[in-house]
Amino acid sequence: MKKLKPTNCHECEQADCYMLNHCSADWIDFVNKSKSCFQVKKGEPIFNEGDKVEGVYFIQEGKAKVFKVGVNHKEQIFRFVKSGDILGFKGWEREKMSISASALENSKICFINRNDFDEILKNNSKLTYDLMSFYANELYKSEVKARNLAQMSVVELVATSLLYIYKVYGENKEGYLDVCLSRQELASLSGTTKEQVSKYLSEFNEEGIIITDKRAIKLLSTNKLRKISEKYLEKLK
Amino acid sequence: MKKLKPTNCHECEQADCYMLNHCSADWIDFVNKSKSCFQVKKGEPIFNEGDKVEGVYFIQEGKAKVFKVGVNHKEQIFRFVKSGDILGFKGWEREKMSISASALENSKICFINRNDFDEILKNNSKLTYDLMSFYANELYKSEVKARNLAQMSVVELVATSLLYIYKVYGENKEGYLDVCLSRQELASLSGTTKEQVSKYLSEFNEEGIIITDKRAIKLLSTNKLRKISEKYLEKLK
DNA sequence: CGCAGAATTGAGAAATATCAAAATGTGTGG
DNA sequence: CCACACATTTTGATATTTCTCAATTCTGCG
Repeated sequence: MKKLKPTNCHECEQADCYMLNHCSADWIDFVNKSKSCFQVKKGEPIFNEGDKVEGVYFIQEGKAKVFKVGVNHKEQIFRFVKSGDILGFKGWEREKMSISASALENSKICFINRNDFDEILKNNSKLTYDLMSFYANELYKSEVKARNLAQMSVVELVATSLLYIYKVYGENKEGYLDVCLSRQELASLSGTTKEQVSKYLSEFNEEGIIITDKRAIKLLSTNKLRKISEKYLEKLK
Repeated sequence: MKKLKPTNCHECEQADCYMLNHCSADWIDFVNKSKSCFQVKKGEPIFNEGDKVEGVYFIQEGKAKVFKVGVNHKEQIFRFVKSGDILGFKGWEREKMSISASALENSKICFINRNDFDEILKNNSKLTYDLMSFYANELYKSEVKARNLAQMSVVELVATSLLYIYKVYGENKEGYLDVCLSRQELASLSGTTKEQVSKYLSEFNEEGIIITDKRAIKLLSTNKLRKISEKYLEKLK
């Protein structure tokens, strides 16, 4: 994680930036003075579970995974983030970071320290309100995820993961999912093992639902995937 | 769900009430005029997944479970709530309730409609800030739960559930967990089946870790339970 | 007392994880 | 640009865990 000369927020072309979109203009000045910027190489950590809570992070440019470590160092991926997203903030109740994040590709990270961010929150009720809505919504997603992990079969989970990746990162010009993930990372997202992921990807491949080319994956039929992923909903009668 | 004559907030003896503890005094007047109160009998729903989002609920007195419905109508319990707790609010982004709640014992419920609650939020930045922290924290808990469901074995999950119930509801004068739950409800909390719960409770019973007496459960050794529940953490090396 | 739903228990079935071997892919230094 | 070493992926066989089913016993309630 190499320190960079901070970009000027007012000139930043990151249209989706959470702060730019939720702060009044005069407070962007404050952000601009306060923030620091970092360069993170693919695979490198942005922060780790257990680190002291220092502040809040934003993806200026790039992609990252947010995860927790569990049994046998097996990770559980909760969320993929992309340019403009906020990460690493869960209120100030806990002293230590409850999750880890690391870069999925070379990325630029903005950072605002704890005191400054709290100052911004206390003076931007709209931001606080929006963040409240954001977390309420993240909680909703997390609950859906928890139920899925508890009740879905492994095929359903793998199909759900592919659709999730598509939703977050979309596809590149060749039509492949626009992110490079190992089988292990797909497994960590799905809550299963890399071998199971490999088997079901092969199966989907044979059935013409996806095409795999090394780590690249092209979804040929999101409809069929959705059917697999929601198969369990039909069982509701 | 029978409508009741609303209690006067200023005279309410519910010391843990979320609103009383997070609103300025003059806005409690507003709450007092706005809210309605209901009586819910044990087992009855408070609201259901899919219902139109009408407002926010609080437990004035009693206990309830918050859950989602999944495969084969099997429920997944996320959270137990008690007197003073807020429930049923996840921001206004979705039109419909994303979860269900029903009473675990006869309870009194307070309700504030959507518009009024939003009015309160917009005028009580402290409440909004605290709610933001609350949801950030609930998200943290939900992530721990999701990881547990994905990675823990069934014994570990059952032990974890018992500790969770103890943490929320504590014990009655006889030392039993102060709530009455079916094996199915324990299973829905643990993400497994009623038969598995039954088997592991018998096992814990034989090992002297708990005593079961019909639906009543007394924890004899929270330490041993914690060891079982955190066994997987040791595997971290 | 008797009935209906809940809980217990054991046995068998199904799903998933683990292990291992072969194949494939990746990066590095010559 | 190639060759070698190392890591990842694939695939099949096996082991383990968990679920399902069914028979039996309990429990609560009219």
